[in-house]
Amino acid sequence: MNIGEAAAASGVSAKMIRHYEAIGLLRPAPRRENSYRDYGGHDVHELRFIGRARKLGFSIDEIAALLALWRDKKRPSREVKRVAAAHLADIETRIAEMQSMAASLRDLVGACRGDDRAECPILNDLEGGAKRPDSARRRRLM
Amino acid sequence: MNIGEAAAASGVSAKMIRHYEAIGLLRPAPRRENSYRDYGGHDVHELRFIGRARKLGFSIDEIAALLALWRDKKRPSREVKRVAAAHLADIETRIAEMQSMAASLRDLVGACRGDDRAECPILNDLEGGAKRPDSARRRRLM
DNA sequence: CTACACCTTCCCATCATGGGAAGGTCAAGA
DNA sequence: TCTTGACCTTCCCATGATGGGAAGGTGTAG
Repeated sequence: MNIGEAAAASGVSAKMIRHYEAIGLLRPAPRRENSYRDYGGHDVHELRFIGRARKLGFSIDEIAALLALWRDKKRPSREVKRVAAAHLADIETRIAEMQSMAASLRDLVGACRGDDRAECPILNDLEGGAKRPDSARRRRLM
Repeated sequence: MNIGEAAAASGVSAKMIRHYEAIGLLRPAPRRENSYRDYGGHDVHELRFIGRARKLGFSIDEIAALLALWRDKKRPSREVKRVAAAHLADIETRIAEMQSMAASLRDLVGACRGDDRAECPILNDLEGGAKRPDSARRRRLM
């Protein structure tokens, strides 16, 4: 099948399929006489694997490792678990960082009246680096 | 002061200061006779503002908007709040997405024994797109 | 025969950041 | 004074994953 059909069948865009081939994640697809890439059911299967791993946030490098393990029928599940656990830890770290940002932002947004006046704790914080975000300034906010 | 000192004083790298100038986030710094950029306390103040906004995850475009509002002493706080709230919503969306990924990963990692055997629910899931991740397959795991 | 949809390769853009080269400048020490 | 090392300058390239789009070839249906 053509790349467009493989893309539709796998959920991975044709653009990305070519890209994955270019960076060596996928073996170069065989070509027809017209130089069109030719895919089979096996390739679609592999592309689905990749697409699903991407949805789980695995990087290309991680996916390359997972693909190799997937192809190796005798791999120890330990290897797979290690890759996945490392990725999970990574995501959890990033979630924690973003939650910290979100918490600060929520405080600031909550403290800002958002009306016609210029007074704005958000800018005050950005400016000064959070000098006592409450009390003192929050004496009834005039 | 030189760009290096401004960088040290603001926590924004010299590389980034030049970049911010190049993309128009900062007004071009005045130059000395030797063509070195020359910064003052005001610039450091502005750089700190930018650095802090970056730590809160604001994009360059958002920071440009915030800087403009910051400079405008008569801005309505509504404008600032709108930018911050939109950014917060964006972060919250991304957190939710990552939490969804993390939850799936935790399930998979938890279901994988991680030993010498090849059996691995993680690969099974990536392969098939989560065909009943438990029951059936989880009959005591042999 | 003519559209039109598809394929090919190649280049560019994103976003924020850093690495590094090639070359100019300055200050301190021998 | 000369050297050395730490600065500064600009310019190009890389990241990671994805998409846009151009220029040109191919296949198919009307």
